[in-house]
Amino acid sequence: MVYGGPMKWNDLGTDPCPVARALSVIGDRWTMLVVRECFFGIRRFDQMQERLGITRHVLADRLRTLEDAGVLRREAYQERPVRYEYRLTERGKALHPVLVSLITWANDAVPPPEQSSVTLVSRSTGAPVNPVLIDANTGTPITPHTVTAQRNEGA
Amino acid sequence: MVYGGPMKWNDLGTDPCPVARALSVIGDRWTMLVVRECFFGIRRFDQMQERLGITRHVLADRLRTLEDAGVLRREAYQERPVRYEYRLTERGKALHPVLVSLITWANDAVPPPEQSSVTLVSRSTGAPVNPVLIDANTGTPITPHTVTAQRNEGA
DNA sequence: CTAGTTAGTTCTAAAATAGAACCCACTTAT
DNA sequence: ATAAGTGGGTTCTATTTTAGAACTAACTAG
Repeated sequence: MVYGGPMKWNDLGTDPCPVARALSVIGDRWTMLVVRECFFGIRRFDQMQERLGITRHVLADRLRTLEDAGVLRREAYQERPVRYEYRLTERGKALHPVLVSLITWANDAVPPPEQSSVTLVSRSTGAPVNPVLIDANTGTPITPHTVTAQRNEGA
Repeated sequence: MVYGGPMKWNDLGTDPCPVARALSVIGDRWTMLVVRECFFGIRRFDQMQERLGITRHVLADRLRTLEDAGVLRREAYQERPVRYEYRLTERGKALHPVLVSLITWANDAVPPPEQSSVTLVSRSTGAPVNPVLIDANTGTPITPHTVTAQRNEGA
């Protein structure tokens, strides 16, 4: 990240720091849970509302935000009466690594492993997976020691 | 995730879904920005407060939460007068993949690439890195098609 | 023409956040 | 001495966000 003075939440979406920009869209208590539901194939308002226990007001607001950010697409699945559902766009599907990283972290950080009752497994073999980040260009692992953030001036 | 009735934020920390548990710690507007500062080597209260523009009240609260969650360790760096600083624990360092995933997503999702002015580069070569998740056990890429969430009963 | 469905909106009360001032335990400069 | 920092907080009030429950709109089905 780059220091350019204190930030307001309003201009966070245009902050030079990508972490800040990401959080301007998905950085609140409910948004990633809504996205998770979408990855589970849940598309309808009432179903999300009931499963999450989120208030209808906040759910409507988050869905609008996600649609505006291009993460979800709102589309009518019937006419007369017209009813809408929400689906992940490509940009939404690109959040998969964020979700996987959150799952991996939570499963060995909070609470300790024994209580963790949802894990990631291979769809083909059913074996547990052990996600790690590597650089696709070189194949080397990505850690705080191997990478650093760099500011790119101009454009 | 697993459906076990609507959730309250109080028991989110013990939810069977790891996404919910992760968000109970880092799922708000400021927390990952505080963590980001720590990865940048910022350790002191006043410095974080000034760089982020977060209110002192909220910063104190988040630091407490992160300490309670074992993400940060608060330690005195001098006596007379005693002054404290915050450092990432191993559990905190384990959030690195979450941060990297957020950066990667933001850089090609919000806003479009040309304005993105902070990127990840290799510390050794300076070359841009292209982070992807693979399964350390098999070497195969992790995508929504290759993995799925599984509930593990009992314990 | 009554009841049901489903994606929302509109209320009020409670909780979280912003912004600014203050406090405490010192150290350093006058 | 006394005055002026320093730095990690706390304490206020005002504003914003969220919770919770009720209500709409636009229909369809009995």
